[in-house]
Parts: sequence; C-alpha cells; structure tokens
Amino acid sequence: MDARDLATFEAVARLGGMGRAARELNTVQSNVTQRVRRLEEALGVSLFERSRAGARLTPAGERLMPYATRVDALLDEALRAARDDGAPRGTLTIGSLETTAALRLSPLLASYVQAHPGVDLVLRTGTTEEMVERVLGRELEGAFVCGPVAHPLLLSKPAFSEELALLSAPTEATLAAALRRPDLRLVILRAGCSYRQRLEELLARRGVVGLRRLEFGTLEAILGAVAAGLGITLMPRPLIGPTWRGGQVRAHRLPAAEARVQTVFVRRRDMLPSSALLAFQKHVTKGQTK
Amino acid sequence: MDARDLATFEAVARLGGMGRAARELNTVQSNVTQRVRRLEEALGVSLFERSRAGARLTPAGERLMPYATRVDALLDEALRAARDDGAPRGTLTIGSLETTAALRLSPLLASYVQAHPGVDLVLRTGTTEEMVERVLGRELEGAFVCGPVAHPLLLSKPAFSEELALLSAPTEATLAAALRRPDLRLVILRAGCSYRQRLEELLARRGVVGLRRLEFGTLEAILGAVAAGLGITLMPRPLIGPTWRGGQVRAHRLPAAEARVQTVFVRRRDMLPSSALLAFQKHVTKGQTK
DNA sequence: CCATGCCATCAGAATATCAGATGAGGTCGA
DNA sequence: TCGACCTCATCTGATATTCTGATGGCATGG
Repeated sequence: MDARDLATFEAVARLGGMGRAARELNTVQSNVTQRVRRLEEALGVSLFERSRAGARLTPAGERLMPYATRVDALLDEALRAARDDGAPRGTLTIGSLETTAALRLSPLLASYVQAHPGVDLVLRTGTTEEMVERVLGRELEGAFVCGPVAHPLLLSKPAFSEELALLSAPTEATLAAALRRPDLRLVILRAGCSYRQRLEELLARRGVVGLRRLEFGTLEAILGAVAAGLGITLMPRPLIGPTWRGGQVRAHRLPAAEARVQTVFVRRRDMLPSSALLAFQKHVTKGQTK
Repeated sequence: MDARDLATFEAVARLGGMGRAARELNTVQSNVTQRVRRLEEALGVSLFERSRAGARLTPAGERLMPYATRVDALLDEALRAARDDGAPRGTLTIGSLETTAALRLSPLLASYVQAHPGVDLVLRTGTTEEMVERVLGRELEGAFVCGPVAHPLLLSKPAFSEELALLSAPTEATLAAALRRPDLRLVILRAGCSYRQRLEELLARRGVVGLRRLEFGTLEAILGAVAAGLGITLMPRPLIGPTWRGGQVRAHRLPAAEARVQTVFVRRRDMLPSSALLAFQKHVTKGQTK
C-alpha cells in the first residue's frame, strides 16, 4: 500500500470528488482515478461510491480514512525526527494571542533568535479558538492561548499569569463612574477575542448588558480609542504600563477573582516537539524567572 | 517519503547490511542502495555509516528507525481495518499453551470454525515466553498464556482459572510418598514450559531440589512417562480426568495457594483486534459460562 | 595473493506514472 | 428538447522511475 495513494484517497474523501482532489494535488483527474482504483484493488474493497455528484465514502472507506491521516502525520513526524539532531534548527511556527505577544513574547523573541540563529521563527497571532484550531490542524507547533484549555488531543501547560484591568479614558475616576457613561461601548480587538466574553460577563455581573462594540485590529488602535473616550476594554494591566504611563488611559483594578487569567501554552499531544520548540519553551521559562 | 523506502531502510538497519536486506526483500543490492540513498536525500541526513562490514545506523538513522516500524505497522493495520467489515473473515492466528489448548480450547475450536466458516483459524502452541514474543512481533494476534503477564505493550485479560495437580504413578499413595522416591525426576513438556518453574518452586518449598529432568514433546508422552513411574509432573487437574480415569496416573491435590493458576489472553495494546478475534473471544467467554 | 564479502555506480530493459483527449452518464438551464 | 457543464472511467503515448545484472573499489581472511 503506497502512502501517496493513501494521501490521494484522503484528499478525494475530504473534498468529495476526484476532480477536486486532482486540483488540490496539482495533477489531473485521470491520475487520481487510477490511484484510487489501485488502492481499492490492493485492499480488495471498494472505497468510494461514484456518482455524478462526486465520490462518497463507502463503509470501508470510512474505516480507512482515519488511517490515511494518521499515516500522513506519522510520516511527517518521521521526517522531522530524522532531521532533528537536538540542535534547534529549521522553522518554528507558533501562535499567540495578540496581547501575550505584545506583553510577554516580544522581549523574548529577539533573544531567542539570537541564541538560536539556525531557527526561522514564525509567530502568528489570533484568538484562542483560531490558535487551537491551527494547532489541531498542525499548522502551528504550539500556541499561547487564554486558559484553561481542556481538549483530549492537546497538552496544556501554564505559561503566564496575567492581571487584567478594565481600561477607560483617564477622565473616569473610578470603575463605577466609567460604567455609568450612557454611550458606553466595548472596544475589542477582533470578533473572537478571548477577553471579550470575559469582559461581557464581568459587566453583566454589574448589571451592564447589551453594549455596542467597536472592533479594531491593533492594540494601539484600541488603546487610542479608549483614550479618546470611545469606550472601555479589558487588557493585561502591565501592558499599558510603559507605553501609556503618560496617563492617556486609566486602568481600573478588578477583584482578584475576576482579574486573574492564565495564559497557557498548548500543543498537540501526539506531535513530538521539535528541538527548536523545546528550546523556545526553555527560553520562556528562563525569561519568566528572571 | 515513500513507505517502501522506509521498509527497505528498516530491513537494512535490522540486518546490518544492504546485501542482506536485498536478499530478504527479494531484490538486488543495487536497488536497496538506491532506495536508501533516495531516502537520505529526501531527509537531508545520512542514515548509515557504510563500511566493508556492512551498514550501521547513524544517530539520525537511530531516530528514524522507530518510525519505520511504526509506519509499517500502521499501514498493515489500515489494510486490515479497511478489509474488516465486522464479519469475521480471513485468517485468525492465535497462540496457546499446549495444556490450555488441550483442556479448554479444543472443544471451542470446532464450534468456532463452524459458526464462522469464513475464518481460517491457525493455532500455534508453545511456552508463555514464546507466545508473548510472537504476540509482540505481531506473528500472533493474541495468545493464551500463563498469567500474570505485565508488559507495557500488552493487554492482558483473564481467560481461565486452572487447578494444578502434581501427577505421579498410581503406585504412590500420597504426595509425600511420591516425593520420597530416590530416583525422582521431573517430566516436562519442553524447555521453557510455564509449569516447570512453578513445579520446581513447589518442590523447593518441600526441600526437594536439584532433580533430573525428562523432556517430552507431547502431553500424551508425559502422562505415559508418569504412569510408567519415570517421574512426576505438574498439570491442570481436569486434564487427566476423562482420558486417564483408568487410574494410570494419580493426581495429588495441592494447597489452594499453590494450585491456582490464571490463564490469560494477551494481545498487543496498539493492535486493533480483527472481527475474527473479537468473535473468538466472545466464543470463549460464552463457552466458559456454559 | 586470490577468494570473498561489502557497497557504489552504471546502462539498458521493464514498469509505473503522467498529462491530455475522449466517452459515458447525468444535471441544469434556456 | 437541446446543449452546456458537471461528474468519473478509459485510453494513449510521452516521460520518469524502478528494476536487474554487470562492473569496480576496497578491505578482510585464508
């Protein structure tokens, strides 16, 4: 049984058609047909029900499908294991929340790439859901996300503990005052942002619901908007320390129970970490204790 | 990365030479050389240190080796999963202790193959160590062996509980009398027999050590030897019930603590059981309760 | 110092894979 | 109803890969 046949099978099953699979695999449809037929002959079972609409998996195909993906993943892991001699090298692709990247990671990244010049570091940012999705899809080796994360396929390890603060324009002296504004809006980073739900829950406990939202793509824009009195936001408190100490926004402390949030590092349980990743994690731990 | 290249690599590593691997793979040496070279090029690392003596694994080869076997096993499992539609079919190869086969299995085998005519049943007998070895090597889907078995790769499930008895010639009225014979010998089935060590321990507790051994290949020969007064043996008590009730051997009961032995069914934890095996296990369970 | 065993390399034959054209069958819309 | 447009199957010839068997280098051991 050829691994490439299996990969072809997988693409056909996933895309629901041989022609579509051919396009994805950069080949022609006749080729895909041949590979599938060969696989079917080798196994002695029919894998697809062909129809005008495309190809649908037979029960035998359903049974084979998980193996197709597992073989693919295993071959990929074998490749990396053979290449990885323990010295960090190659491309390390990790994900992070925007805020974590800004607050915790940025000072570490420079020293990491300096310590390991053989590594090409790729950092992608996004929401917790996006990051988890990409880690599961093996697009990322791991990611810093808003904890806790409980997923059977993921390994989750506490990385940072943040104190969140509610930010408002500096004209609002207290949290209560900030919430009394009639035109109060939530200023959030993006649709699925981890802190948005938390902020809404927090406000709901104080009787504030149904607020309008403002969505900005960068932290700077958000802080600018808050400074201008457009609304409030929730953010790690240290983040506004250096840049915004001029007093352009005001950070209102929250009760400890609401303020604490764990940033965890997640990675696939079944994916062996590259040496580059191990070195990165060590780097993060070292930076923490310093 | 081609799975066949990986299999070739595995054979070379295991046999320590390309020529030898070529012989095992039914091909010629130049071909093996080419496949290994291609694999090395694809990975970008050297996998073997070549010398006049053969080929030895480099560190990268060492890292790749476990994946070669895993990919092979996974492909094999994929094959069986796709073919196995839940109806017992194909070849079921299991192992058993000689005594278990004679005592417990033989009545079950006929009814099993009758109930599942699509299955070719292969039963191999041997010692516990041999069976465990073969299960680990995937030569057997599972085996009935002398418990307990604790191995991280094996799943072990109690199957039968036997009462062992010490057998002697019928002229010996008691166990103590049987042990007093000056020319006492142990009659055992084969070198690694599970019951041999147990018998020696049992005798040692009674102060009898250093006995000579007689080794016979079949149960009938052993019972015959015991009947003829050549020595003693240890065996499940029910085994001598029907055939030897004529009184040609005498079964001496043992204290419960020494007599009880669990026969367990073991199989590889990471190997999905075929439908034929599942049906067989169900058959055994049913036969037990009857 | 020749026989033997090891691996690397090469060349030609056998085989597999590829792209593209075509055909069969159906759906959809004019 | 017809034709455009899907689907997958099949065929063909060009291309690429894989196989075999022969050769050569090199070290070891009789």
